[in-house]
Amino acid sequence: MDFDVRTGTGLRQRTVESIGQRVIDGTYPPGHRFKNQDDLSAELGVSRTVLREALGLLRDKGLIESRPRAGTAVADYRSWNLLDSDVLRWSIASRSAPTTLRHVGEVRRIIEPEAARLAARRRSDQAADELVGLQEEMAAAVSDYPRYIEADMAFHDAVFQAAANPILAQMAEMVQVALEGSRRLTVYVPGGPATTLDLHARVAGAIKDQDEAEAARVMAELIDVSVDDLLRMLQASERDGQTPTRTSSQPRAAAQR
Amino acid sequence: MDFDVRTGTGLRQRTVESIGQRVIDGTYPPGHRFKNQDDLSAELGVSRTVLREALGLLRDKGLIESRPRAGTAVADYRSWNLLDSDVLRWSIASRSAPTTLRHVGEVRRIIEPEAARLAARRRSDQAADELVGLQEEMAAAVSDYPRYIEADMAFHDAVFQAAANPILAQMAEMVQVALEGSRRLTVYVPGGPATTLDLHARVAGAIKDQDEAEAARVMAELIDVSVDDLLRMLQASERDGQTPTRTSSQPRAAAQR
DNA sequence: CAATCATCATATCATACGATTAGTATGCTG
DNA sequence: CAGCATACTAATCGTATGATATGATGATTG
Repeated sequence: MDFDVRTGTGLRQRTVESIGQRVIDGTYPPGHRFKNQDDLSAELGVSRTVLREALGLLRDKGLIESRPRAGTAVADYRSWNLLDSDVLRWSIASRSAPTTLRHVGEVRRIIEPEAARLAARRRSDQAADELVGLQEEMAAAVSDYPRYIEADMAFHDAVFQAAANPILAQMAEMVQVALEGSRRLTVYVPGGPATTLDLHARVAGAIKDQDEAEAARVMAELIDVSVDDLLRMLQASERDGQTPTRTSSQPRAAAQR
Repeated sequence: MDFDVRTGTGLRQRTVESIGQRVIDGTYPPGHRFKNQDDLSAELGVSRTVLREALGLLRDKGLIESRPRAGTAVADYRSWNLLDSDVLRWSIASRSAPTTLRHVGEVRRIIEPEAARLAARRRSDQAADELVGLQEEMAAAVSDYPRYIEADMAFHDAVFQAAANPILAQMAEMVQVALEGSRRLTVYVPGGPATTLDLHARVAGAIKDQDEAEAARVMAELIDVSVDDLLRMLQASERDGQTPTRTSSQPRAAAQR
């Protein structure tokens, strides 16, 4: 009578998605007590086995807590593991996307310039070439939004990888999720990304030249511009009241081509 | 004939620990194929249900992959989710602890000064007082290593919380795990921590005074000193060849008591 | 008021069946 | 005969279900 997750691939994963989304978007607010596993699995149309494995994952992500007799309840917001890719993705897909993306932007502003600095210090020749190539790919794909974003994601990922710190590198995933989520939330503005193309090129160049200070400085500027742009686009989307589709849109003030 | 996890609290969690540890420490190297779930559950002495729930968690942490017919295998190192608290803890408990702690130190050096800067900008009066109080607790506990570390952990956590960015705040957990792990790996040197006590006090003061630049500057120095100290202690432990116990030890060059 | 116990929900177990795919066998083709 | 595409099979994970064990909560009772 509520919803049904029997579609797509991977019953457990879909159950995790189904419940996780609803926790994040507030359908099940912190403190909410789920019905017992027998009833809940029946409602979801999955077996207890699947439900239990899903709940186990959600608990590991800090979204829920469960104890015998007490049942399963949505955990306090502070225990949510916002670094988890799924949790972050759900958060960016929820109503709180602007806030979440602002927080991610703040973290990116802290991390990525220093990642670029380390990359400039430690990059292999191969990594330097890859960065230059990815920037060129971005330039080539400037009129193909999904492909552009994909190259953008790959570029930032490559910077993290070049920094040669595996823990730092894991944070690339957070950036990936944020960029992918941003793409889904915003409409494409032809020529819009052009402003950051040059900055990307300068980051790649600084890393190739092993100019640590320059790499950090330009990456900081790049993040500033990107996050500002994103938040502006989100505001615009909210004004229009439209949930943006992936279609193109009216070009505004054409930037510098 | 191998091992048995039937002791302690929470069979699934213990199964996760048992397998996760062994993956991280290389007992099961990347590419290793586990036997099928029937045999593996029998070997572990748990039901297949429990084993499957444990494997599900480990897969979510990026440690393993499993597909029908192909079985379950240890995933490539690059897909390990090093930001996961469990994975990080296992890594610090493994032979690669020095490397891991060096990487964590590098990330802390990037993040914590900026967290302190944000904390200075946004701290509530209550948070400022808490920080000062925690520093005093550290000073009072300087001769009680576990209590000292606990206060240290609480101090750094409070800085993250005061920074008022929930995603950044999640990274406090990484610091907690690193500090707790460090405590287990090092022997206590009376008076050793004294050098950083003053730095902690100055960080708390700068945040209280809302002096952003000073907070960031001193926190950077604090991390530098702490990480250097830690790595030196680890080297010393390795030289001694002893797995350090939590007992006290021979005081070396008594610091500035 | 404290100790005890009934109850309920999760935790664990055992078993059966279904879905998927790696690996092998087979047959076709150049 | 070698090479490659294809079909098949069986091993393994995936899912489902009923039963039992364990632990926590709150009511009951002396």
